[in-house]
Amino acid sequence: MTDLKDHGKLGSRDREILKDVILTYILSADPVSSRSVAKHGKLGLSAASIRNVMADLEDWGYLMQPHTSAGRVPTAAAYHLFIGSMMEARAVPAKERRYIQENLKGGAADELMGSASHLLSELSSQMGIVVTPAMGETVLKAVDFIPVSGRKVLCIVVSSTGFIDNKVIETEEEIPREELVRISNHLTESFCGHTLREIRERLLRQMVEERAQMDRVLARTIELARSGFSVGETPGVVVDGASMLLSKPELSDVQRVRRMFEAFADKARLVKILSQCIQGGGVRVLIGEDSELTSELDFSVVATAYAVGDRPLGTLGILGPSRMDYEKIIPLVNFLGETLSQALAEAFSGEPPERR
Amino acid sequence: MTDLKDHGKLGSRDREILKDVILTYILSADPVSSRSVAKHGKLGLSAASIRNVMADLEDWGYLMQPHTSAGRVPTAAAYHLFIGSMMEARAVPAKERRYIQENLKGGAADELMGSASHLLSELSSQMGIVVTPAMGETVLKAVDFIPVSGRKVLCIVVSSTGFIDNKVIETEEEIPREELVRISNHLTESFCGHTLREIRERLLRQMVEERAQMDRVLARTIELARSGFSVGETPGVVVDGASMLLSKPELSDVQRVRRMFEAFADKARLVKILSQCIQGGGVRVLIGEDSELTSELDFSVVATAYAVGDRPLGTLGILGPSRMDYEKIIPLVNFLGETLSQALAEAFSGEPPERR
DNA sequence: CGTTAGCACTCTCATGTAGAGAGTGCTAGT
DNA sequence: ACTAGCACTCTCTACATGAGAGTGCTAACG
Repeated sequence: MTDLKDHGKLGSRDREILKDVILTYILSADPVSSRSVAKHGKLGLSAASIRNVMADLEDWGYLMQPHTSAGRVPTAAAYHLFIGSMMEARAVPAKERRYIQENLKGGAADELMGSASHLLSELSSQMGIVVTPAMGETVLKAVDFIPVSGRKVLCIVVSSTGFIDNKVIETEEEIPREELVRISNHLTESFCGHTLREIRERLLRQMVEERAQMDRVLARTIELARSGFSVGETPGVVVDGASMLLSKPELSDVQRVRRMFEAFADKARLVKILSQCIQGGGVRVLIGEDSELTSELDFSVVATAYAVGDRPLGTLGILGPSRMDYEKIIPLVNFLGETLSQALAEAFSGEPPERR
Repeated sequence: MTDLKDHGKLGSRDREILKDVILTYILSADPVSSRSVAKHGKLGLSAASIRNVMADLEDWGYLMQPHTSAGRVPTAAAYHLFIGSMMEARAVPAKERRYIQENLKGGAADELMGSASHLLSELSSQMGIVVTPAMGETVLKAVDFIPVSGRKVLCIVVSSTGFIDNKVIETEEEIPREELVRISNHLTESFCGHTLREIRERLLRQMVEERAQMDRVLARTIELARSGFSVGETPGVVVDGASMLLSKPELSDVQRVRRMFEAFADKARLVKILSQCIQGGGVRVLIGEDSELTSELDFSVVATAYAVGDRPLGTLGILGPSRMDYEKIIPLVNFLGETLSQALAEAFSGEPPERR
């Protein structure tokens, strides 16, 4: 509707004032008035001048008023501009770095997910979210078959990054324990190092080709592998600190709280939103209009991918009111993404974990 | 403060009226007036008579008024009485039974926990909670060690009921894969069928006795076993449908919502509350004053234990406003407890799972 | 003696009004 | 180009008012 693109319109004074408004609003949560900018601002302008500029900024689409004679509030466009070219990121303080690294050391992969989610929430005072990898994309470390009863077999798949998934499968005939052990070892040795997706495809091909001349053991092996390697198609979500959001003034209305929680109940939706951030190295920020979840509620998502080597595994990030301290949170999410990637790599590929 | 014990004081008319008040309140959520009881009630009494009785009931401690000239609201004592001797439990309808059984069939143990929690929430419109067993109390089915890097070993413990826990342990020296496989098999065979707690104790004794003359392999075995079998000391909690509670009128205040969620963030507390229900066969109901969590918020817990054979594994139940439909919910929780127990037993001890 | 009708009393809740406060937009003056 | 001043608008709070709901009490009734 308005000429957002034309940033040339924004003089350095306009930018200064917009920045001031955003920073003040992030801090206070109330619409900010021309008076307060005039008083607090560095540039010695009067409220009236500020008002002119703010009226312009509103025309450009960077500010809006909840109603006449209220102060002004930044729009999503303003936040984008702020993040893109006015923000001064504050590096994560050494104390927090240490705290994060200590809490993200050692432990199994699923514990790491939980810790990361909790750290995100705790240090940002927002809700922390971690999307765990779909097993299909991970690299096989080992597979194990355990007889449970009759023809039922518990299949456990371990990825090279320490993720574990399991599944009960039912075989055509009962298979003795010793044979299951042999098959486990055999499959582990032959497929270790490939992604489950590759393995599934290869097995499928093999099955079609050799269907005729398969011997009994091979047939059993392939049957087990086929079923077992189909675990974990969909990624999981670990959420922490939802109660953090309840203290935000933007959630003082129970109706909004309810809508929010109903949105969260749909994990698949969260995954979809977060997964938009998996490509591209850095931190991505989705504000308001960018996604259906956040547009209704004026919420934003700051997220990044974590990876081992060049293989992206999942994403992690925080969700909170659009009015959030991006200067702190963006570096925080970035650092957590890096640290988690590193923790996963160190724990499961032999790097020395000691480093003080 | 008042003579709750003396139920003799309650004539059959008093009981009838109290019951009416409770049922009405459960339905409507507003304080119920003498008028509404007189109108709706079966006994052809006038409002004034009802008033007298209600005043008495208030003296006995079964009713209270939020303020003068509001209707009356049942107290925790009233609910207890209602549940103990006035309620007519409504059996779970056949349709719901089938729905539950279909959703609780097959699958791995952790999926069962999730499904049970979801079913509880969905069918009761309250929050569903399942406490998963502490691994220490479960019976070992198999153990597996998988090398991850250097001296790190991933240990996977499977219980006979299909629960899985895992842990990364660090050994004193690097152990080759083949030896880990041998040790896994050896430990599985020798300890299968005992609880982890027993195994830990036995290992400790053995270690002390034979410390001197242990050979290298045995030492390694015991080292691995000691660390590996110490997984899962604390039970986990699976919660579902927290957003159900947000639509209850008793949570129309954001402050209360916040307190509630903060209370839930402390999983240990939930476990403690639910665990009160593990002993004794049937369903237990904790109302208001019974626990710190619920007393602040006028919430109640309806819970029961699930078990395989005579070994109780964990508890499951629902949490919601004290004003809930006990006649429906108590049988529901009971049925879910039985069905979950059965599902766990069938899936992992060879019973025929087919039954239509 | 239990039951009921009537009535005064209390408390809540919704509504309406008034005034204060905050913030803006506009205009005229510097 | 900036600023001071002023009228205007809108929200928020406090306060008063009245309706409605429900009780407790008392006196009358079968």
